[in-house]
Amino acid sequence: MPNTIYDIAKAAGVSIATVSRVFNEKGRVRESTRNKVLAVADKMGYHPQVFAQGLARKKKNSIMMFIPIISNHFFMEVLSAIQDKLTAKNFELNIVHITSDEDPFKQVEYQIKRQWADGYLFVSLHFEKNKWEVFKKFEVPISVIDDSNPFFDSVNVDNVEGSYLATDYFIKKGFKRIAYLSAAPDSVPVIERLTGYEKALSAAGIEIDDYLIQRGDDMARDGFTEKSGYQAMKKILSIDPLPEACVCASDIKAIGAMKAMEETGKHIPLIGYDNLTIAEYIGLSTVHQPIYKMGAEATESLIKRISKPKEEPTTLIYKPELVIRSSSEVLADSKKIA
Amino acid sequence: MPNTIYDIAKAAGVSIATVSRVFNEKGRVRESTRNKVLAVADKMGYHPQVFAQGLARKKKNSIMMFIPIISNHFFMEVLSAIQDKLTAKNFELNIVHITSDEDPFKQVEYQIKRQWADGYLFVSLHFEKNKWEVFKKFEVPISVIDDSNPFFDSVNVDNVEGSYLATDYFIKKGFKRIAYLSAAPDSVPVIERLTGYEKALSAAGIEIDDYLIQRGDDMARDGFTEKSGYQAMKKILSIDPLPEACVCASDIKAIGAMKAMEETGKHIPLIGYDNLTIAEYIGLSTVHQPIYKMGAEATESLIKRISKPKEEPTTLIYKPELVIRSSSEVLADSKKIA
DNA sequence: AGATATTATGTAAGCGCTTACATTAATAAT
DNA sequence: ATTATTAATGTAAGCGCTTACATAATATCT
Repeated sequence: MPNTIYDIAKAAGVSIATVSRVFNEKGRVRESTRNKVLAVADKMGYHPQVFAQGLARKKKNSIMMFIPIISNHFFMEVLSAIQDKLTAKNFELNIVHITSDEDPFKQVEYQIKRQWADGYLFVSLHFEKNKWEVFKKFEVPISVIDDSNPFFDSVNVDNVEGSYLATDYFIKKGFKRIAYLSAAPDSVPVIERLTGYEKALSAAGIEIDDYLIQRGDDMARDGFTEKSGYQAMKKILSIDPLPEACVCASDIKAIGAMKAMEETGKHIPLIGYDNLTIAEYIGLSTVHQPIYKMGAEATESLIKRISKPKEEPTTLIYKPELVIRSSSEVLADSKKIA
Repeated sequence: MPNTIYDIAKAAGVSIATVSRVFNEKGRVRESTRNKVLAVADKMGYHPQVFAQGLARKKKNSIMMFIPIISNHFFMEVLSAIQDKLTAKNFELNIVHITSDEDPFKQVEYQIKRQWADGYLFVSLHFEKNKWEVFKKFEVPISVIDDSNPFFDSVNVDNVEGSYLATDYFIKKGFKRIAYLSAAPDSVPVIERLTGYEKALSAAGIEIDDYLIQRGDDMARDGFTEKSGYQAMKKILSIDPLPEACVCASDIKAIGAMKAMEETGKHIPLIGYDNLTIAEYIGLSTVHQPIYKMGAEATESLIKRISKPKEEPTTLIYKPELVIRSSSEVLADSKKIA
């Protein structure tokens, strides 16, 4: 039995319109009556209901975020960026986990139809170009993180470049037999990263040996787990002769890979991908992506688009950076032994 | 210009009540008209608006989660549990980040007043008992994770026990000078864990040496960072004579601590806290908490409470478990050297 | 077939708010 | 003082839905 605007109006001896004006801080209200209303509202524990407001003004001050994978570093960092921006702009965040059991497209479509939010943030969701186009018909503000398409604002990072850099680093060291520790073969970032690896090899005139490309058996979280990294590395280390180095699809996988190296006693130079905070502490060389920045950028352009729906969509593609630490060095383990 | 129930009703040649019945799957509708309505709705891309539904039925099918710290493992795991449960029960999740800039109590109060949700999930939020009681006046379903209080359903884990177990493990090994690598001194779980450490020492008749209790300087995220673990361990390792072992307030801190040990070349047995997935891969002994289970349990009792607001609140306290790996063993580093 | 029970559909009154417009009070200008 | 301005407040019509209640259409039973 919460109070409504009528209760407050009656108790304060004013009309509901005045109460509404007080809470909306728009329209003129005499200072004295504003104070009276506020006092009454405070005593009675009143605050306008979001749902009634949303219906009346057709504006929710809420944005919805779609994300397929919750338990990973990328999500955490992107989320904190989004939260920061949204809080500053006084928007609510509604996180919707898109599961893989059902058609992701359908899930997203359903949510948009229900009109929960003023804008939608797509994170790490990959659709075909024509599917993306379908979303246009809803005429709602959409901003995309970690994927690109010509219809909406998007902020992406060059995955090809990332693995290219890592692979090229090893090539420059004179290695020819460089392994690639991959993940789920149907995951878009995985495909892109693998492409970077292959591109670097081709550019150096090194033939691609499919046997040097391994993934684990466990494909939970698109294969971005310690476990699958461990499994894949076991395979790589059993190759004879041993590859000279290994490029990984992620830091988490690299950690699993390191365990495999410990166990087998065979150590080869390794580069991860993501630059998790922990990477610095375990000396893992890796590829850094400006995740926070991407999240912030995308959120900002989404909020802008809410007020200016007609402008041309913008596409931002960040370049990743190679961060070299000890894991990629040949001396890494001999040092450890010493 | 999205369609409303009126548009669909008109297009399907029925009344809005019928359209509503079709979408609510309650009330009788002839099979043929249901199909007609559904067909029209599908063609016109219609679906009831959540906000209008929420207002009309005074039920939002949405629950709100309050959380002070987003970027940590606990959050990730608890979130995935909550999401799983909520999706199954067809509830939305609204995550609200409670910042430390403003009074957390005020922030939560504000959100509850606005009546966004049918129920509220408090995660890792610690209030005084009398503050908790204040929330009762809102008469909304509340469920608490990672804190206990007599007024609401709560699921907690025995933090004292966790550190007690870890400390006692070292005591049983015959160590007397056991260091404690702590975090933010005003954080409730930190205080509790420290208590467990002290209790174990006292129980063994070992005097507590404040100098053996260290925290880092960097108190971001309540001191639960690699960096502050690194800093604190540096201090511990500079103690002369060197402590015989170290109990940590978290795995993340333990990772920072390990780097400090690497750098200084001084290695002492170490136990973390959290059992991150990664702990297994780096051989970190640690304290395991059933986080997922806690999240699931709390969500379930919240949903139950929505329909049965009057029942007695339940309190669940899980026991943590000690997981021993290589980091806690004296031979750990000599093994590594070999 | 007519009366009765049952099922399907429609009507209209909210849900709690915002906001254009109308009205009244206060202030300024003559 | 009187009128013209401007500021403050009130009235009432939605926003898009749900749902009791009323009514119409069917099916069931003599």
